[in-house]
Amino acid sequence: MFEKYVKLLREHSMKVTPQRLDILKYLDEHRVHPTVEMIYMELKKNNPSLSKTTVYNNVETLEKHGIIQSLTISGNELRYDFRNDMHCHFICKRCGRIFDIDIVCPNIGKVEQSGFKIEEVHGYFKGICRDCLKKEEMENGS
Amino acid sequence: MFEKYVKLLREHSMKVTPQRLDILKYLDEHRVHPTVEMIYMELKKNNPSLSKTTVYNNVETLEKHGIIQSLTISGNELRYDFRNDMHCHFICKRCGRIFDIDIVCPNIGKVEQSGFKIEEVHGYFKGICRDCLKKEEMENGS
DNA sequence: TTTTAAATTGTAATTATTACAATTTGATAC
DNA sequence: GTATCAAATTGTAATAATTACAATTTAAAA
Ligand SMILES: [Mn+2]
Ligand SMILES: [Mn+2]
Ligand SMILES: [Zn+2]
Ligand SMILES: [Zn+2]
Repeated sequence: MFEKYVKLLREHSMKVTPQRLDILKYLDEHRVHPTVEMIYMELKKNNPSLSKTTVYNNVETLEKHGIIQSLTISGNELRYDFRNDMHCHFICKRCGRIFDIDIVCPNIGKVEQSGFKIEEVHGYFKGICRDCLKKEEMENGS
Repeated sequence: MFEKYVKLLREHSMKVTPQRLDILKYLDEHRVHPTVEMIYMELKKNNPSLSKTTVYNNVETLEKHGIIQSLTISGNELRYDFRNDMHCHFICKRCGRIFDIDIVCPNIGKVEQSGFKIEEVHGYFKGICRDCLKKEEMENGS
């Protein structure tokens, strides 16, 4: 069940703790880019003694080791992503859902040529998602 | 002095208030993508009765009217940009400065074809800026 | 000049995040 | 297996950004 995550932590010479495994498994199985609050609330159900500080500590450490990444797309809270490869995101202003967009930025080279050392690239699109557009059509009857 | 901003507000049929003019002028003349705190602290010097809530209200309203835009690049606070055209940003992890990057995303069409209605595009690069790289070189002597 | 909706102000509440000290625990060495 | 210890976990308190709200003031239209 957890072998995959044990392996992942060992590869980064991180201590294997039940809390860490829970968090990793949760992020892996819930690719909606959850907040700390969401992770905490969900995992608390099966481990009532879990501390929110532990969730904060762990997502921070996991990100520092490059295992997961954080998104600043929403502005008022960080979202976490089990995927650590470069990809873009779309956030729907109606329903708030965040979608993966699998495109790569073709401009990285250009930016680096102007003297910046790039360590992270984030592409955020904001607008209305398919479902919400359809829902709108239904209501308007256009 | 303020005619430019008066015109801007009138064009959007927004009331012209001294606070609004101050905020617009400040953002126009300080293209470092300031926070609400920065705007507030600076403008308070010449108008001690200014309320931080007024700054929050106004940047929100100005953004709603498309006059300015907000950036979620830093994760823990919104930054404001007098420029409202589409461009990208680079944030330096050392000095925290935010630079404009004048490139346009060539993938917007592709994303829209997959059914999303795009209203905003944000490209955020994170890393080390020229100055901080140079400073590092000096210290290391590499 | 009068009127009124919108803007401003100040304070309180909320939310996300960080600080920190006490306790527990995973991993290593014996 | 047991001792050891740095690292992780926990709970509480503090901080920081943002929002809510009610009272007051004001820009702009009549
Ligand atoms: Mn993603
Ligand atoms: Mn900018
Ligand atoms: Zn939606
Ligand atoms: Zn720098």
